[in-house]
Amino acid sequence: MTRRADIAEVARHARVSKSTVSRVINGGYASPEVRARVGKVIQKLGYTPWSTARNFSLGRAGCIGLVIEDTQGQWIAQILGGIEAELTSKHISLLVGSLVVREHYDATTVASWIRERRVDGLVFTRAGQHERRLVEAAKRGGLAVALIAPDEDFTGVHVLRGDNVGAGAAVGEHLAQLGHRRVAFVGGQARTGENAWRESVDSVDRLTGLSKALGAHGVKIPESNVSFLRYHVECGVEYAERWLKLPRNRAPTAVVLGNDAMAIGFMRTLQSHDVRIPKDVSVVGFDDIPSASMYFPGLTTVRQEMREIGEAACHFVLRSVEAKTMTGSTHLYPMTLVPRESSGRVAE
Amino acid sequence: MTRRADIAEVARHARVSKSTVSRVINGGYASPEVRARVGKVIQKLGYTPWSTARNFSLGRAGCIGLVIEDTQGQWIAQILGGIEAELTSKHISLLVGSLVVREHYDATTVASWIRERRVDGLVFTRAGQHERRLVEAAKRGGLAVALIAPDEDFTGVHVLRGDNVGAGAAVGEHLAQLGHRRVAFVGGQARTGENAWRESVDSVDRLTGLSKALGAHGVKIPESNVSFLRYHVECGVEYAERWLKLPRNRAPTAVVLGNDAMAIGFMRTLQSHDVRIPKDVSVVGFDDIPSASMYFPGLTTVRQEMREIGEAACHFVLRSVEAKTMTGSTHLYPMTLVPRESSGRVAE
DNA sequence: CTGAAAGCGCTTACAG
DNA sequence: CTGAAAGCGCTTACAG
Repeated sequence: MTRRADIAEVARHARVSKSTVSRVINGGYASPEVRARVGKVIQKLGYTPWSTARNFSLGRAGCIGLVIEDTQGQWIAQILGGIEAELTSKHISLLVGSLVVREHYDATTVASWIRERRVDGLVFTRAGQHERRLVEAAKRGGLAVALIAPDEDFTGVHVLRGDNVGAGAAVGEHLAQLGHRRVAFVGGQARTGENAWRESVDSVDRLTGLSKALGAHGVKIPESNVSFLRYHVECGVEYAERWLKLPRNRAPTAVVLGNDAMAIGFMRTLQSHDVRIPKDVSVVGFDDIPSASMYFPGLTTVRQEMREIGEAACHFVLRSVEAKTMTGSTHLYPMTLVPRESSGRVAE
Repeated sequence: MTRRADIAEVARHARVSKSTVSRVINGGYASPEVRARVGKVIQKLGYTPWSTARNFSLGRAGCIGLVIEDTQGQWIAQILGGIEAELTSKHISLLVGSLVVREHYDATTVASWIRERRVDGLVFTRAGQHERRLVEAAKRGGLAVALIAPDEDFTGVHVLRGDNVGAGAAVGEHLAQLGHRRVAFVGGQARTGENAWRESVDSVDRLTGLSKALGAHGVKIPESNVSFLRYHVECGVEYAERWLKLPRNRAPTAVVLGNDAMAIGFMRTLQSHDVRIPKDVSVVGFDDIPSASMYFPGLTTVRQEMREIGEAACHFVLRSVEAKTMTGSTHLYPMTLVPRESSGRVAE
């Protein structure tokens, strides 16, 4: 662990001023000869500017933060990948923080990022009413903000989401083609408080598209076949238990769940009761998380390009940071139906 | 976006020096009266020290970095959760970077963290031969380093891993109890270069424990029933295709795979060929990723407490950072067998 | 217990 | 095109 060279040492060795070294590094004015000489010294000394000093001098954090609900969700992986790809070679690092730590909602990490100016920009996944304070604080602090699939209306920030109405419609069309007429929808919920939840807008949109497409084929989803539970495996299990109690000739022949995790919970419970999928019931989810294709039967779902969305969110944030403006924008990304084995032609 | 107060403004309002404000904030000497007065001003102005300035002054980064192979692995989620829990309220943030970006091995992000001193410490997951340069560079740079389940021997760093031999033995015992005598093992591989791989030590250890426990029951795993593929779903699929070609009376009645992802790939392929699990073949994995319990049949596996290990890794790194020492240490964490539906009594 | 001053390592107007 | 100087906002010996 030898002492690290600093910019002054480089300047001394190259017989120029620190300003010049800085300009060489950051692409400012410098004659070719000087540039070459300084470059050689930098090489020889193995000099790299200390990022903290650089950021301090530039008055910025040099980081953007990714806020996730908890570390369980499988789609955060893709978002992370997208953001990283966008950040590569940009002198900006990625901070990750979740809102649920040890099972408890806890916004202190993210709140301190904002207060202490630890980040220049923020990407929220699934921000809702409960995160409004945080989003507002971030805006007040002059941070660039992007929201992926938020569950509320926010202004002055970048909003990115999948085309949920279109996704629902694609599912409706798919099920109608397969001849289903008794369809159920089990949506997800968004957090509105410490322990308060309400219908998620993503799910409501998916239901809207689904109903519309089915309606075009003369199929109506009765109120009794619509419910909203939390976006969790266990809630899929819960609905499965409800489904199992229904007389088979009245039970839905196709069940559309708010996301893949719920769909998998639903399938696994049915399978453990010897219900065959898709022979006895077709199942559809949303998102296309890795588990969807790993399951047997493969889960029919609507793919959300989270990697691409993550990349775009990061891009918009970086652009706002550079421009030092706080404009907002809204972006809708297409979702594509991925038919797999869990959906099939209705029996008889 | 009102201008933020700085320490000088607080000092002015409280009619003390900046030194005193700093001491009040950081718990240095200060009379009760002064402490109260300064506290009140801080409250009123909503002052929070700017982390970048603070870190700059302290000569540190204020971050630790988590290095993952790629963003796909399901166990990174638990590690992330553990690290976050440990970091809560510690004025240290978590940077995340992966070694595989857009399908390509790319260590530049992590390398620049080290060169630019962006982190004070580093936690690597599954570091192997290919990461030795990075680990060495980190040590040379004076960073605290912890390795979770490394695939090589490293010295002068904190090493944390599950008790793989014990885990393998637990599986052996379990299968022997169920009467299995034809057992196969499909281990995983570790990266040794851009596109080079070799048997992972974790898998080798698991096989050692497995063989020993089975041996105690008079069961031997023939060489022909041992193979090593990559730790991926597709490799489980690959092995399944091999298994399907074997005559049933010679095929292994129990297959132990290097990790859960492989096991799930194996199961799903068998199921799609109407092979019943565990009736026709028992399947066991390692790790207990979320998908293991979500699958049907539930996957019997050996749980690795990744959350706890992540928390500990972070703890050791922070301790080394504070102590400014670079001691190494090694820690073995127990793994516990989680019997589920995928393993059962041997047929006949 | 408190304050004045130096220093952390960069960048960037400003002169030349 | 280049250099001297100021400044970013903290912390911390050092005096008192």
